[in-house]
Amino acid sequence: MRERFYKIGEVSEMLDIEQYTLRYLENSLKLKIKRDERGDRQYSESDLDTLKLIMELREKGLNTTAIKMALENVEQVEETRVAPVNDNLLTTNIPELLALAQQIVVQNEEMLDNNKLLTERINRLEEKVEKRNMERERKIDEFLTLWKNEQEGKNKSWLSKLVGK
Amino acid sequence: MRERFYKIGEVSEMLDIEQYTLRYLENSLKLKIKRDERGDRQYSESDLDTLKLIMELREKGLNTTAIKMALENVEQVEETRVAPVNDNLLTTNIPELLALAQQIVVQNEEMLDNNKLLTERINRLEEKVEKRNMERERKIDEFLTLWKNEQEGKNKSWLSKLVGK
DNA sequence: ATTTACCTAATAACAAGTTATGAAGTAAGG
DNA sequence: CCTTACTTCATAACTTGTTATTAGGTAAAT
Repeated sequence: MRERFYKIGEVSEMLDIEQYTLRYLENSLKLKIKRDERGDRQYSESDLDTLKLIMELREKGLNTTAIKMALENVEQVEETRVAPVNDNLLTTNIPELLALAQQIVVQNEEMLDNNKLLTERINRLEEKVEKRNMERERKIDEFLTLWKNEQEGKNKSWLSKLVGK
Repeated sequence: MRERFYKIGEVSEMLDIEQYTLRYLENSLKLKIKRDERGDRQYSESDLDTLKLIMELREKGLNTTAIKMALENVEQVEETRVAPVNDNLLTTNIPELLALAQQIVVQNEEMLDNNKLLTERINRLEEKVEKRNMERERKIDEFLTLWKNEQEGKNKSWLSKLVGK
């Protein structure tokens, strides 16, 4: 399964960050974003996570240089993930944990957003179903009532008049 | 042996920091500097160390908020006496790690609750739809029965005309 | 052939953090 | 009494980081 990449326009849409801001962050934070044959930026999922993290740290009021430091930590964590993990608790790096925790927070926020979306969808769905069922039932009931009346002999019900003859 | 304190003029001289800058740092970084009976600032040795550290971090380009974080770190580390103070001031942040962990727990609980609610709602929704369908089927059956009767007898009912032959 | 979406680079415009200055007040000491 | 060294508070002046705009250019799709 090939990794998916996003163009800067998509990223801008998804993360609600202006395109020039994305370019600015790339320069100021020295992010290395892939380019395709034509030179267009290709953002990977990992890049998206990084950007989310960056925005969070920004909201916290962290400086560009501070964010740079934090990112270095995250990179280290991901590098060491490849290597066999035989370190016990004593040798475990706190920065590693911190970076991981930050990632988890980002992921969780994403999940929370997802949850919210699901809730909205269910709301709409419930409303829809309710409305539709009511309507259908109403129509059938109406029809049946009229039909029954008709059956009982009333030839001149308003419906038959209305329908014509 | 009583601790020695320095007045702002002395500190300014020793560390080559303007007095107004010292006051500014106290405010922006929320340092708690002792005051004497008259309200004059009294800088302790520890305060001097802190100030030196602050200037270093500043030179590195760290933000006020980043420095604030770093300072909290130092405090915590000195309190817990767990680890020697290394140069990873920004990231060796046990309190922050704990705070993050708590945040994660809260988020996860929220998500779990939400998930449970969503599941219940979906269950109810499905049940409802099922029930409605049953009901509708019943009514249609009823209708069909009547329709059959109609077909077998009265050829000129308004319904048959309406439906079209 | 025109629109769309991307690129770079320069620069304007704005916001915020910081440095610096000044006014007005208090207490200690020569 | 006058100077010195503090205090607070307000504000001016400057610096910097960031946002936003513009111009000029390429490639692909309509």
